[in-house]
Amino acid sequence: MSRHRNSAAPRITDAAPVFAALGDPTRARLVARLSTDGPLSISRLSEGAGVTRQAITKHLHAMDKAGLVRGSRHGREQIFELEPRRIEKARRYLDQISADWDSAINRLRSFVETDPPA
Amino acid sequence: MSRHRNSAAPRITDAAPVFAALGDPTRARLVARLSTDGPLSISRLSEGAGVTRQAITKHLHAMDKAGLVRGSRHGREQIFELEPRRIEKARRYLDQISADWDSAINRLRSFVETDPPA
DNA sequence: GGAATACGCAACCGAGGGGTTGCGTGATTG
DNA sequence: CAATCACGCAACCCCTCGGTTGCGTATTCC
Repeated sequence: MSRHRNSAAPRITDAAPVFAALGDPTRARLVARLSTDGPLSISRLSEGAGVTRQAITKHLHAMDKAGLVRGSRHGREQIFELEPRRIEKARRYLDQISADWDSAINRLRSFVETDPPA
Repeated sequence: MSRHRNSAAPRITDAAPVFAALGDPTRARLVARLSTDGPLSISRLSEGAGVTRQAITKHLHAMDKAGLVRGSRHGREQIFELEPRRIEKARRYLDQISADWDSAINRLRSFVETDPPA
């Protein structure tokens, strides 16, 4: 198989958790917040979130586990920040999907063209 | 930066369903399949999926509702194909996140630099 | 030292989602 | 026309997930 290039062929399996993380509205809002405001503490992120601090905590830990976010202790508070590399990975996966789709359509088209109607 | 009036500022609200759709492993596999093999019927997609045709049907309808996929009848079978525009939209949303994150980090850095330690 | 802050842990709950089975129906084929 | 194929609909089950409440603990502030 001549698939030497594109060694970073994105696997669905490690992109899926990221998408799952982005799928929830609360988590999506958290990501948006972190992307525009920079690193923030849990209680800071909980302000005006509409849900409990525990809910936010759970989401943050889930996103941490998914690699979308990274937390670190500073004194008595824990600061969470975005992990842009994961987002980049997810983005490239979407690119791959689009590219595959294009070539699939092209193959289909040429097949139909060369297929004589009986 | 004068493409259009970039009213295409991606809203989380319409990108979230797409991510949610991609989040499930079964649906992710469906997307991968459709992207590499082109348009396929329900029963075709059900072959080797590991789950029932009904499950596949549900997923396809869900993804249709999310705009990720589009189905059309052909005789007695219904063919589903990818909707690359939605994927493109999701991709651009991830771009936006990255861009916002970068500027947020830059703002933070300059703030720290100009902030005298007490 | 004592109060307030920022957080972690655990139990619990209701809704929804993924999956299945069963059955009915229109389209195809021979 | 009969058999088969591809599909839709509906009911049901189970388990995860988002969210809450309650309580305990380390840290900071005065």
